[in-house]
Amino acid sequence: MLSYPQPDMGPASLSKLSDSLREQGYRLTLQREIIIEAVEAVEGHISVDDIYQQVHPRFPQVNLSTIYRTLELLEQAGLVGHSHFHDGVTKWHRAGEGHHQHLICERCGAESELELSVVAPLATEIRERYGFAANLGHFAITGICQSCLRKGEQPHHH
Amino acid sequence: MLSYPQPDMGPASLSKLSDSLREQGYRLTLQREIIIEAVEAVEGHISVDDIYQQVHPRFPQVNLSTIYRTLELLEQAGLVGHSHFHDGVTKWHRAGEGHHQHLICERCGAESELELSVVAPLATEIRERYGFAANLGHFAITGICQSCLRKGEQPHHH
DNA sequence: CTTGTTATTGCAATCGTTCGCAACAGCGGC
DNA sequence: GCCGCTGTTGCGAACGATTGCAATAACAAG
Repeated sequence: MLSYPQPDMGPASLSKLSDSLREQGYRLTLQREIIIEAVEAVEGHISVDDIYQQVHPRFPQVNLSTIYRTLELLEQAGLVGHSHFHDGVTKWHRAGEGHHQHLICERCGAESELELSVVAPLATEIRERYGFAANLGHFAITGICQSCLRKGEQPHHH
Repeated sequence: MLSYPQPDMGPASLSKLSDSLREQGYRLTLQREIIIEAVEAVEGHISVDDIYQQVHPRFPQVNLSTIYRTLELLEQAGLVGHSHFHDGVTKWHRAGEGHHQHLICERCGAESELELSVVAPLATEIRERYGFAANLGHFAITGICQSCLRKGEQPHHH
């Protein structure tokens, strides 16, 4: 493959994500390590383009589609997840940390996260009143977000 | 504009959605009426392409981008909403209608209703903490119902 | 009805993402 | 080390969705 000098990162420094990939029988390529490193370096969310911007200076030849494919692979392996944000940008984040809950705006499509602790009391209540074990990890709450509420006070025209 | 004969639909038959649009100060064009008609004709969800397929035979010149823009307009006007399905397709539906909450069992498919009063505190909490006006009427809560819980004390985890 | 203003449309370019395919490289076997 | 199988990559074309812009039509006013 491309033989650029790798910014020093011996096998010893291989991350958990890399290890998981190998254990699942995938090949560990240079591109994948680079992309994984970028994902791991970030708190919260990161877009494909963010990764590309970060990787490109050091690895001019790493292709965009490889980033897309690697992220998809990591998601299938359960190592990362993604969300769609209001401006249409897709952002990725490390998995783990359990299922987070999303608030999705019906108007602008903005997607934000919701602490599970906010939702947990509802699960308890439903369990007590109906004997129903709710799986709250997998539904989205829709509604109207703060900024659209403000904008929506007076109808907008162009 | 294009002067195709309109498939007979006088002002008297103008829909609620059309009325709402006009009341909000938007112009009522033939294209918008056609698109609105298509949305109203459908129970449940419809994709942009569904609309295009349905409209195109009668209105060869109605442009795809007009459909996109009209749906976006209708959503901002609060008349329709959209969801992203797991296959990536975006689908649209009429907004409004009743606030009903359902509990759906993942095992047996049983569907029961949930008092809104159980859910209301969550809406308040979300409003206070995130400034987000949750529309809890349109999400289903999945999980495992009482009888399946009893039957299946041992069965599957994940 | 005619006119003027301006929102709306059609078109083509564009954006972010996916896909098909030939070239290539990781990894296990020699 | 070298070889070969096959998973992976880079490239470019294609896809759904969006946007800029000039032409056009809706609506109000005369």
